[in-house]
Amino acid sequence: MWAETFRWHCIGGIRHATPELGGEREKTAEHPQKQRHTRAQTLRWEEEKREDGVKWSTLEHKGPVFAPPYERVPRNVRFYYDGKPLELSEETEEAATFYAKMLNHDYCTKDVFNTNFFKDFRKSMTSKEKEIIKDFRKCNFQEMHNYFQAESEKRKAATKEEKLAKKNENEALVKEYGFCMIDGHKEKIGNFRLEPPGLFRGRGEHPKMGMIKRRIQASDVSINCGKESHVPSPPPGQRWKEVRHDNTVTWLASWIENVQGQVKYIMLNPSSKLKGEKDHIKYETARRLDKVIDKIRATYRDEWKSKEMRVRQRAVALYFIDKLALRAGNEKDEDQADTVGCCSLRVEHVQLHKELNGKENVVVFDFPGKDSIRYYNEVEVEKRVFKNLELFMEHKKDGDDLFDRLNTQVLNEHLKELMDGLTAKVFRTYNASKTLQSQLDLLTDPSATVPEKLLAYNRANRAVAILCNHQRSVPKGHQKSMENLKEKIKAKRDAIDDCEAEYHDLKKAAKRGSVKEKVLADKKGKQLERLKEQLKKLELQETDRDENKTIALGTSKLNYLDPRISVAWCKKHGVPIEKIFNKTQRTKFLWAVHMADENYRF
DNA sequence: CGTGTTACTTAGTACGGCGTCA
DNA sequence: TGACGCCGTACTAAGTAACACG
Repeated sequence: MWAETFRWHCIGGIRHATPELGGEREKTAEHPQKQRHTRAQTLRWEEEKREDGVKWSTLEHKGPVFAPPYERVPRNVRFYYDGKPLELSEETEEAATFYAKMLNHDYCTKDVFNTNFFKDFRKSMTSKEKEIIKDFRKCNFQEMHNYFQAESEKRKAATKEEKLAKKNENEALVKEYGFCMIDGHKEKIGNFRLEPPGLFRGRGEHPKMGMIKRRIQASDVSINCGKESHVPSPPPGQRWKEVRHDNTVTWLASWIENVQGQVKYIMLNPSSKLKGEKDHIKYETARRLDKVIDKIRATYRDEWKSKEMRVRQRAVALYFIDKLALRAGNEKDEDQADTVGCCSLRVEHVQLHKELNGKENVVVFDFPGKDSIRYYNEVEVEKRVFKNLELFMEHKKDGDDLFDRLNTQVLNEHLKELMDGLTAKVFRTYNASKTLQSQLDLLTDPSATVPEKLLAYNRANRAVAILCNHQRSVPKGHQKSMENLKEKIKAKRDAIDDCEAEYHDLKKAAKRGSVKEKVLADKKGKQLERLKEQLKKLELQETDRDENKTIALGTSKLNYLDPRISVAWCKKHGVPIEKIFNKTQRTKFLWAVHMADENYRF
């Protein structure tokens, strides 16, 4: 399947958008039919015969970029303890700067954050410093904070030349470390820099927020590369933790982060073939689900009546996952923020109402989901589901699991039996893409203008974002920007009124026969048309922006919507793809741009 | 079997650059 | 020409899910 897509990269006219990545590819573009036996094709074919789980044959890269070493603040920038300046050792000072940089952030108002920070701050101190610095409330980071603020201002106020020099420097770094060679192709790396030290910023009520994230040394880093490849050099005098040659994984480097003890990875950019293939497979799996979804739905509805509790619970949970696009809900540890998904819902997260706002059998969901984003939804459910929920909640109290006979492993094992490759998250992909397709069908008027079609597209996209609960905080200055827009619209309307009046006068004059005035009237008419078009565009923008204020469209576009649906829609309705996908998205979805024609259906 | 480990996808936010508009 | 606001991008946390291990 992928070989077919990949050939598109070479086909006439559509030159690869990123030549620096594809320079070595075949250039015989004129006769796609004759390409069958080019070298690139043969290689690709061989690559596809790989053993199970093998992801690449050759991999070479220059290793990750380390965070810049700590630079001490000038001597006149001081830390104060108990009202008096106190000189700090280098390590302690660095820790202090982490906090100083965040001084005006919300995090610094939280006890957990401050307590965790202070505990780690003290760990970084010399025994002498420990003797003195015992009370967080006596610490004063203000001068340091001011210093960093001033530095940031300085950076902003730098001259064009200085900024350009910096930009060039960064580009050189990207050029050297930002790419790797994998199976003979140059590919962009996603994150080639190691995470710099700083304070851990967990989301929601995270028990570890404020802890210090240690600086990463070469001796913390594992390198993964091809057996025959040149091993990246560690910084002078240092050694990597380990060098391996594991071609069953896609990461280039990894290390263990100290706050949560998780492994972090350096991986490829989404534009890479490896990621693209995986993405393609994801949507193909979702499309396979479409073929069996009716049967699956019939089955789980049937199982609402099962005499086995675990089957009933599984069936109700699956119904939620399907209907509401809930996440699976893996169990979490105590030392993480308390968030839940479907399988981990607890009694306090749902309320049952025989009747609510004119609807019957209403379940009110209210729980913190991924990233502690609130999920709130009043849902009318089938009576049988309602009855089952009453049963599941019998004799339970807050804190008890709603689905006590279910977890994600059990659920996914069941799903695997229903369809090869089916897991809970496939439903989210499936329902998101399905919704986009059907909403586009519903909302697109083929005779509409491009701006109108774009509003339709955004509305379809929005329907998905709402389904998946992709939220954002109202952007700073949203209200003001709306007011500005309204102002503009008013100005435009006034301009139209004026123009209209002039147009009428000119038309009258033209009727009296003067050729010159006739031309003028024509011109005015055209101007009027243009103004009206501009007004329409502004009004559409107004609607779009307001409807969008708390909804994030990007996440679904990037992760849930089969890009071929959007590509096909653009081709079918004469909308330039750039109106829908920005440059990054176009590179990520290059495969889809080439693969889908206007007739593609999800 | 249940628990930890590993690898990979999905997520919101911070920030800087750039275009726009007065 | 400078302020302003928006967008793209970088960043990294937080999910999912498979698998290893004992």
